[in-house]
Amino acid sequence: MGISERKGREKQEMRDLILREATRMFIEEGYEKTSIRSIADRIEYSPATIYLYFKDKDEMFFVIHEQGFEKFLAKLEKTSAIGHPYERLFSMGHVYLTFAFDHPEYYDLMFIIRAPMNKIAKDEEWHCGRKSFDFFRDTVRECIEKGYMKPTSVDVVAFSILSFMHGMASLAIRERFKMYTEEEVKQLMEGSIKMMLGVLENK
Amino acid sequence: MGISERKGREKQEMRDLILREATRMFIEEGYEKTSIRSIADRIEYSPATIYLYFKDKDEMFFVIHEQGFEKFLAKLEKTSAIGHPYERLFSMGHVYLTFAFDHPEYYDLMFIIRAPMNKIAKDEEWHCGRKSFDFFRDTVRECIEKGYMKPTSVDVVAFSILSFMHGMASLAIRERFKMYTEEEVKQLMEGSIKMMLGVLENK
Amino acid sequence: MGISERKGREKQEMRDLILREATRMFIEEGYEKTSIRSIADRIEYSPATIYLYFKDKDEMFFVIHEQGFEKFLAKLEKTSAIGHPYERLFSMGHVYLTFAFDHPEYYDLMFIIRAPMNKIAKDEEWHCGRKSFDFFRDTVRECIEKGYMKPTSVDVVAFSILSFMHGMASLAIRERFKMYTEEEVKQLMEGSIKMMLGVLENK
Amino acid sequence: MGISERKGREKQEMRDLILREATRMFIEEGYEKTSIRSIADRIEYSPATIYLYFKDKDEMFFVIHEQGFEKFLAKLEKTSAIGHPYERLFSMGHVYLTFAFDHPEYYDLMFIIRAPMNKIAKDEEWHCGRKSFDFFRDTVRECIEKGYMKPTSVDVVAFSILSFMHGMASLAIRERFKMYTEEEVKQLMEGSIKMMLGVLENK
DNA sequence: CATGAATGAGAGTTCATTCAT
DNA sequence: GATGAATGAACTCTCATTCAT
Repeated sequence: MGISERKGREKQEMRDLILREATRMFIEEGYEKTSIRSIADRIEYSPATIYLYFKDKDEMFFVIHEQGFEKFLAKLEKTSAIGHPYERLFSMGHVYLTFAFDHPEYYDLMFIIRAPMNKIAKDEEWHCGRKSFDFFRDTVRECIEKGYMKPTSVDVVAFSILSFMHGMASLAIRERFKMYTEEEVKQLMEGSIKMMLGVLENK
Repeated sequence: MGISERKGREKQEMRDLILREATRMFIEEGYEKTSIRSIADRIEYSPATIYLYFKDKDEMFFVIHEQGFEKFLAKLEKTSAIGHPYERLFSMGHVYLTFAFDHPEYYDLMFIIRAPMNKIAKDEEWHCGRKSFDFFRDTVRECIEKGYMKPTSVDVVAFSILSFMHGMASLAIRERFKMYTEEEVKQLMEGSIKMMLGVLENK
Repeated sequence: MGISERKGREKQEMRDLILREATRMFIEEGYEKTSIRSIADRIEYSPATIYLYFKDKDEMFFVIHEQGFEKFLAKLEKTSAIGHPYERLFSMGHVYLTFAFDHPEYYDLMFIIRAPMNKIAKDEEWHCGRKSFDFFRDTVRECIEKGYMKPTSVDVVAFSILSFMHGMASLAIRERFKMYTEEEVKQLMEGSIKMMLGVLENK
Repeated sequence: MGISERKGREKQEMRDLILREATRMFIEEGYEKTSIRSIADRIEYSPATIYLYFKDKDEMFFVIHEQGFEKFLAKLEKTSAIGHPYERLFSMGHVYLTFAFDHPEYYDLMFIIRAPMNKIAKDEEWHCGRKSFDFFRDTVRECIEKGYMKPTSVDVVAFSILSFMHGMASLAIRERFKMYTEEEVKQLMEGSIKMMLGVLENK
């Protein structure tokens, strides 16, 4: 069993190597511009080798997508250390936007791209995505239950905040804020978040 | 003159036919995946024919993009009949979302798609887009000036509302609301809008 | 008959108009870069119209080619005014090179291009070309007969001079003199011609 | 190592196969009319395969061009065994024309064809071409210095002889000697060379 | 007579993918 | 397990040419 174990481990290591570089390229260049050949070049293997570990480009895409949500969820969950739910909520917003702007191509992949995923993927996909949303939604509920927000529908509030955050991130990433300078956008975002959370707060 | 008139009309009809199918495909498949060939196939003409009506793929995209903003602006401007600025603002939100859901193709093209526009386009592009935004921003200003909103930065408010609206529209169009049913999404949107404008209002 | 005469004249005028512009473009841009469409644009007619006057691009090419030799022959024949055969010969060399450098694309067409001509053309082609050569050859003969050149084979001398002239012209036109500057080439040509005719002269 | 050796040889053989056919076609049809596709058809491989061996069409052209000059230079340098400079010069003329008629394809490519070379090529291109010319020019200089030719400008003489030689070769290759039979052309060439070198000699 | 409209053929090039070794 | 070699299918775009009107 030791041998097959090692084999399995080696196989996993290779898969990880490919994923690592593929992810880096998807992130740096975007989905369309990343070709199997370019990934192969980077890891210094032949394109054919990649097909030993992944059925096709879509499968790679799917795994990366999933990993994206894993990373995202991990970052999000760190905020669970914050006891005060409203502060936690604020922190989660920060995590969200930081993720979006530190890895815009990743964000694009996860939240914007019309993904070339097959049906099976569709189900799996939401494992981590769903978990992230639930985690966020729970904090919203806590805020309301503990009276930090006016008594409103949990879902309406979660839905609103998510939309608001994604709106800012995606308009910025897809360059629809050209009526403002980059500096202005930065300040407007900060101002907007403060305002939004301000008006939602039950003072 | 009757003849040249008819000719002109036929020419325009052909252009429209191409645009109609191209729009549909840009939307359904994305800009990158829509080829001149595939458009030609759909309208049952040869690829070369398309080049009689459009200089290149970019021009097609640009025209569609512009048409989208024209339609959008026309609808938006109808709200100018509403005297009360806060009601007008509310109506504009309604127009925005209605447009997004009645013409998701256009919305996608105008606010989501990443497309290579040449320089000339970049300038023109914002003619209608910019006008739409300014029109909206003016209403926000009026709301604040007339005391219907708390005295806040006009740009922060405009930026926030736009982001919020776009977030809902784009998450819906790109199918990231799968944790809710379609019916739920509809109700959540309505609820969210009411809540948002509610908390922003100066009562 | 008056009517059909006028018709014929008009037809010829149109043909001339096309040829004039086509020639200008062949001369300015070269054979490959001149398209039927571009000629049509210049004369402000449709591409289809051109096919009413010429069977295809090759026929146009052929006629232009022929006209080139006509023009060339006309220029060459002006030297017949010069009585002294050796001076006439010198003048002919001058005419030759002037033609080559004033209309390099024309020269290219006539003397360098591997022409897309059908067989029938091949025969016709040499009507003026042949005449030009004969005219030149006659002068060479006169030089020898009258003792201005050492008694040598007329054909050998004609052949040599033609080769020499064409060598300079074609190497220049096809840019194979890059080891010299343009200025140097100019001076080397002059020097070479003088030297050549010098050594051939019977002093 | 035996394996990698064979691999390398096979790779080279494939490259050669492509080059061989490409050369033939560039010559027979011209650079513009020779398409990657048509080359692929001839060697019965797919167009994409060619791109495994050459970056693009230009690179193919450039390699063929260079190979031509390498072959040419090799032949030319053999004449360095001849001590007497005037005899060496004569021999070089012979080598030149022999090359032109034994490998008209290469000659055409090297000295006649108009082809778009990128900058890098432009520099490299002249490595062998330049070397060939310098070698020839040196012999001319020696002839003059040692008194076998009248004291004239080295460059003028080299320029003249090159032009003369190229004129003969290119007019023959591009079939502009149709006023003579093939047999006549052969004899005229011989006669012309003798005459030329004769008049240039300092007796 | 003139043409607007259309197209088949073809250009260079790229890419995901396969398969014998 | 890894790959070199190969390819089919696709891409955008241009051109000479045809034909109904």
